[in-house]
Amino acid sequence: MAKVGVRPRVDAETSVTPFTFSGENPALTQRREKLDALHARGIEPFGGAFETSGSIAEILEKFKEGEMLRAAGRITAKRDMGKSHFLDLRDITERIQVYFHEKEMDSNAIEIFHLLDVGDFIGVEGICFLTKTGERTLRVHKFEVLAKSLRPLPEKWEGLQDIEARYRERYLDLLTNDHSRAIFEKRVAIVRETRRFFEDRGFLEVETPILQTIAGGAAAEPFRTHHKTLGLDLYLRIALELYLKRLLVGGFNKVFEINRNFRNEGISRKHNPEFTMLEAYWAYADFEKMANLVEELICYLAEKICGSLIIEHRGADGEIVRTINLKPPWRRARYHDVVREVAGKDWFELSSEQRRDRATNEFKLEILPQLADFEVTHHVFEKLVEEKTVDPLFVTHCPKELVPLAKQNAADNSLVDVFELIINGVEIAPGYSELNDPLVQRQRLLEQAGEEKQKIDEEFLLALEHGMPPAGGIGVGMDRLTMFLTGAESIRDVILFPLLRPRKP
RNA sequence: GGGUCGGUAGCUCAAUCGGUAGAGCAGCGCCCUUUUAAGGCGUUGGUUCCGGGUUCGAGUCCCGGCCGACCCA
Repeated sequence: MAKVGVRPRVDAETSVTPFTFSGENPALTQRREKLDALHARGIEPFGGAFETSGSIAEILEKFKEGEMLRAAGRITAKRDMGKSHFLDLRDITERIQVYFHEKEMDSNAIEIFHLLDVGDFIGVEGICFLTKTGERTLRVHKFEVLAKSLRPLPEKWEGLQDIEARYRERYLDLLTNDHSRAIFEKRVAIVRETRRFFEDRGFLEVETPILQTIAGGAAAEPFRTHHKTLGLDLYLRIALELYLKRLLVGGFNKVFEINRNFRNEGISRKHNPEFTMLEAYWAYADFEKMANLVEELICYLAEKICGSLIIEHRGADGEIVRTINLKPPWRRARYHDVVREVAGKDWFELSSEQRRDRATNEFKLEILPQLADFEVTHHVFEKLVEEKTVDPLFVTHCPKELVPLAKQNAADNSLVDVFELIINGVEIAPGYSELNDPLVQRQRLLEQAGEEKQKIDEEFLLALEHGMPPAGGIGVGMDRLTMFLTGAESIRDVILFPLLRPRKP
């Protein structure tokens, strides 16, 4: 019988222990010693290219008893039984068992095999066979060390539990927690399918500047930065809007962008300083058409990603904690009507004092004295409507004070033609009939800027003055969308590397 | 920014009233020729987040700080 061989690397270096690691302990030292032992045997522990028969999932598909196949992956488990050794090899797609038998190995290969640890990457060539229990397994006759792992992986059964470590060392979370990996695979699919959805409808995907001299398009605190050569203070964008609208002026009638926005504001379960936004603009449409579009989009995504329009969120124990029903048509209701439903039919007839009194005493809300009347109402809306809404709800015709940049309603000037889509207690997507009157736009921006006239984006107004078609627009927070489609309770669970303070000063 | 809770071995977690810091996994050694969280026997491993204080004695109590989670603003 042919002996199991190990291919030494011609470029193997014979380096040894050039420095020590932080947090040195015996487990680390032993791995360093194994690394040196590999070097001493002429094996380069950090190898190069390795030809495989495909991903591990593909190998399992190709699996046929007696066939020779090549696989590469990370060792995630080792089961020794006398001179027989079973290893699990894993990649993102699947897990496959590989089998080493010392009787079939030469002494050099046996020595090198014993220098392998859980966590190392290896490449193997082997013959397909089925074990007693029928598991598809490769009987290895040749293997290569592709990368030595110098630190042990988290415990195999519980995985990485420490929340902070899961964010900081996300790679370990992804390696050990199937649930976390599944969330990010879904996130990838959500973004991909969103692109497909818009492309199928003739929208062009574009990329607009992140570095901006004026951060407009939303009311939010921007991050500041600086360009050296130009000697220019810059901001990271807080919204995509003002550049996408320039493209409407430029004749792109259906346009969208999916990319990062940055807001220098609080961090919470629902907020990360950088987050992914989808904005789409559609010439000659209005907010009603955009509502239809976003309803279609989210139903399409739910079918694709979750396979259903009924989304079930489960707790840690597997119990269903809430069910979101996405079956269209979704409810659409005017802002004033939903407020009346929760705050009383007479709410808008009350005096300012009566409203504050009701909000404080009946609804047990904290109302700061400096709030304007519309802000008191909006606080009631947030607490009693938004936070309690589970199934999708389009709230339409908001007061113009809330959304100063949208188009006014033709029949009632105090309202604007917008919707706010609420799902699972969170704002998921606002939609607008976009303001395309450059004079009204200038007036609104002036009011918004107040003393800070330098914050007015003249270049944007210049574009509008050349004529922008009437258009509908939407913005969708992709992180929040991912949250409710995956049941994640925190935005940090759907962002691979959420912002954290550095661990060491 | 405020409140509450948490930080113990590489990982997952214990440690009673303030009284010798412990287990499982991983690692290391031995046994085992088809295992499935393999098994058996043995064994290494600690700045108890950091800095002060109280005490004969602090993982535990007190004060300050760091990092995180949740809630509130």
